[in-house]
Amino acid sequence: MDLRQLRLFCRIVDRKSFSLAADEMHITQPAASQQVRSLERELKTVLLDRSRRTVVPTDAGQVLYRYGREILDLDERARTEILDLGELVAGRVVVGASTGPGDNVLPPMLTEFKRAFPGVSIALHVDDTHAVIERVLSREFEIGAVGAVTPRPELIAEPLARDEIVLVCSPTHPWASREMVTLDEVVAEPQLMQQRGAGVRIVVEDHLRRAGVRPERLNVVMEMGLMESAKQAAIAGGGVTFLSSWAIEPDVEHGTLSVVPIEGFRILRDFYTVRSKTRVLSRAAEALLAFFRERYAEADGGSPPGASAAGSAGR
Amino acid sequence: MDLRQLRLFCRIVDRKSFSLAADEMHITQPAASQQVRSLERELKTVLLDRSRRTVVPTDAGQVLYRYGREILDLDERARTEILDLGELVAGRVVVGASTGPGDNVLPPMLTEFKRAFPGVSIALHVDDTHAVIERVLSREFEIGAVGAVTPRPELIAEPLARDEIVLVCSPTHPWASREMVTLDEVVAEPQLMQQRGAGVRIVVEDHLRRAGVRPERLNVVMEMGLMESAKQAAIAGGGVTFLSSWAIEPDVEHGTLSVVPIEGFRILRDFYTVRSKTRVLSRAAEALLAFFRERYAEADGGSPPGASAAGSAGR
DNA sequence: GAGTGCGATAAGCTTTCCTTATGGATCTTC
DNA sequence: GAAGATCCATAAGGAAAGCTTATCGCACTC
Repeated sequence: MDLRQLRLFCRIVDRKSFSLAADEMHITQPAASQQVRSLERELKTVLLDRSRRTVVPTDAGQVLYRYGREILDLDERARTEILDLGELVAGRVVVGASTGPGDNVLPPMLTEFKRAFPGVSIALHVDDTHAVIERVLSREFEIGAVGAVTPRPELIAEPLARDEIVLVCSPTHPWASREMVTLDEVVAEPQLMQQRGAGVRIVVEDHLRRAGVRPERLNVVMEMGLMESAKQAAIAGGGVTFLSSWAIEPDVEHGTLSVVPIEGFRILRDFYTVRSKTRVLSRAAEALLAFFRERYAEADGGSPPGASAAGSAGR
Repeated sequence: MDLRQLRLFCRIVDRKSFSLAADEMHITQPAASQQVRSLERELKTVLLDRSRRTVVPTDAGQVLYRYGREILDLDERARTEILDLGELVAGRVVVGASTGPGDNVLPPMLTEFKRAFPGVSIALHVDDTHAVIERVLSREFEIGAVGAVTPRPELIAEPLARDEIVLVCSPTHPWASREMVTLDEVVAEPQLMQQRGAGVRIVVEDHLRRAGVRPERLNVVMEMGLMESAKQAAIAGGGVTFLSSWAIEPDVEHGTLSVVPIEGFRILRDFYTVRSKTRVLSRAAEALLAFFRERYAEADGGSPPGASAAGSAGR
């Protein structure tokens, strides 16, 4: 039995006529006759009494008519809901983010997206960059947002927002009143470093290498987990540390942290969205990616919120 | 979309695997792949994410899974109910009857049938013989029961029960003490006659013609509608009248009516069931007909309840 | 890296579904 | 009651869908 047979059968019962129903379904009368016969063979019972010009259902036919109406209604509702899912943005998006984008970049952006698409339910999970990428590939997160991304064939990365990683210290630190320090001074200075795998650490080490400095030469006095831990340690006077501008904007404004410009060395980076190359994305996830692209384009490269403040301090 | 596709899709979601589901449905994996692809083409969306070894539904797939489960459940229930209708005796039977069988023969029989088949709902409609036959042919009654039937090509008649039509009068009537009257006396006697079309009238007139008496010679002093009217008029001393033995049994026992035997003239008849030759009968109606046949055979010709009493009075 | 297993696709055969044509029965009109 | 119109069933033949076997690309395990 298929739904087309059921639809035809119910139409015949409604119209009390094979040929009227066949017309309405744009098939010929013999096709309609054959389909009902096929249905009767399958159910091993006569469904329609054709002994007179007006066709009426048998008892079995009445049972099938009743259930058939319900089934066809469910079918219609399923199609409508699936179509709505495709045309309207609804459903649930699970986003994973590392601390950089997860703590400071995504919350306001996701809040704005949710306002634009109230039908979307959003879940944000924060983890370190390496874990976020793995969980995207294992299909646990539909979209990831990270501060650093190593090219992998099964990953697609797109820029999300522009960030600057700056060297900071507490206001009581000798460098708080310096206008500039050299890179050699940075290498020697007691350093707070985030855990292995954190996006900031990856990017810093990468930029150091490009500047001819081996990261192993850094005077790392403490490994401090992720962004917030390193920040609080610096505020407490534990040393200098590299942090994302997005993460320190309020602290710089309150004077609890100072940005230390480095001569001839500046770390600008993008946060990236990452997704699995082979995964089919829901319409909601696609809408979120489109929203991110729009925001990135509007920010004209997506300057971080603290970029101008850091720039004026440097001039 | 057909229900087989839907069943396959739900099985794939349950098993998270095309090939496992295909096995269980006794088709090959490529057939399963093609069917799901066909469904996706029809609904214009991807339903299953196959990028990994475990197949999972997309958002649209989850919607279809939910509705699909409901639809398949309804399908199963429809089939079960239709099958039960065929195997168990259930449903509604509409029986039409003329006064003879309708007032006295069918009620106890239908009560007994109902006790044997509690799932059957029975509706009994009483009308005159002619109307009953017409309403059977127009498919309003599935089965009719009448006291007389004229052969018609579109009708099937079967014997239901044996009846005798006897001449009766009140106990105060001069004939109440007669052991026998002649047919000539009957012709001349003031007569109560049922309405044109009533089964008793048809049968009486038929037997009179066969005995060489034209029915128009009867001394009809009143036309009294149907059976009960004629009976009450006779009890009240309005004259003699022909009545069915089934109809007068209690009255004869109570002495409010007397049977008058007629020399050389006895009217024995069968009540008949009638049905349309071309109509498809429900299982319940067929069971009822089988029950009637059984009862008729058990009654060994189906003697009417008052037959022995009338016979002993005649001897 | 090699081997295994899964789903997609191609090619070809089988089954189902459609159409046109025709016949029998019901129904309406004269 | 006869003639004509209309309805549903059935037959025959072509088109479309569904099935199978074979093969390939990719994920996964050891």
